[in-house]
Amino acid sequence: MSYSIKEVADMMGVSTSTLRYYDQEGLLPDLKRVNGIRVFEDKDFKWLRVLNCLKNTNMPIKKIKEYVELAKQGDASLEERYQLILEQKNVILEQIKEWKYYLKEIEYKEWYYETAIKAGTEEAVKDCTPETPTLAVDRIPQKEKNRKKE
Amino acid sequence: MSYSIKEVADMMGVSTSTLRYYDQEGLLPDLKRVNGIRVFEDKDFKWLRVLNCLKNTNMPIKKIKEYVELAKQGDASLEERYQLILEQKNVILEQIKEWKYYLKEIEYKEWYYETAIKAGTEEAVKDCTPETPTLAVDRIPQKEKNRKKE
DNA sequence: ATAAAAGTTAAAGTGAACTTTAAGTCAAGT
DNA sequence: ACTTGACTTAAAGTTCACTTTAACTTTTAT
Repeated sequence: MSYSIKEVADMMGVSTSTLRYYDQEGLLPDLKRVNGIRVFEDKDFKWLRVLNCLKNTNMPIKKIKEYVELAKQGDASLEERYQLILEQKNVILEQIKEWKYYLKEIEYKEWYYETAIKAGTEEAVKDCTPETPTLAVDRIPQKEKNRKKE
Repeated sequence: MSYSIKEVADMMGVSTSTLRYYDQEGLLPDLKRVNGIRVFEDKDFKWLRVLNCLKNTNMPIKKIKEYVELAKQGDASLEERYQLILEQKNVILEQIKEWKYYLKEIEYKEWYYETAIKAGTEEAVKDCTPETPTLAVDRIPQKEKNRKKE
């Protein structure tokens, strides 16, 4: 089976211009063309699925491109590609950890407002603190990307 | 205790210019000034912690600003603020679900490369598919933000 | 045969979240 | 008193990931 750019865009939940942009950036290797028109085939979906995963877990376009280039080199780059995947797995694990922490934070806020609404005023909870003490700013987990030397 | 912008920046893992930018955007309400110089006090850290949570869970600056404005209105906005927090809790829950899905995907890739490296060639795994079949593109979870009518 | 719909490109534009620059003020140490 | 370093502002610049535009070609439907 073969698919038009519009069909693939709809399947992936992106716009056609986004797919053309990805193609331009070298993120759609070996894409078939008929009279200059892009034709997606079943084999392409295998990669689109990986692309979707990397993209939605914050891997920059440039790094995805690097991965594509490695893949083009064949078996010689297996180890490098493996390392890149391991790195990304770690990114994902760290993210999940972080989001779980923020879930706790927001659940405290949820409790805070429930209590305040019941009481009719924020005064009732104003001096409360989350279980992990509020003032311990150094306990706020910091994203790698945020850390700065300056 | 009071803290300089640099001290706070270091504690939060951001640059001083980022904090000034947040201030400019109205994200640091009631910030004390001495001779025009920003002075952070303990009470500010309570808010900085919430700010940190909202910011790192993808809430746009503009929406955080709305939250700040609601808070300024006092008890009258309790219900609205509660709803905003509930919405954000959902954002977080959805994100965790999504990232857990991508963890499975990447773990398949991890297995894929481990197998290929052992065999010395990708040929050995080329025709394998993850447990959830590769070609079922419609099973790829799509972020709200990605969905388009076009 | 023809009109409309969908495809193409290169290039310019957008929006979010900062970051940098330039010109200046304030505070601390020698 | 003076230099150094941290602070201030407004405004311009940057980066990323698209999105839009304009001019054009190809495909599809009537």
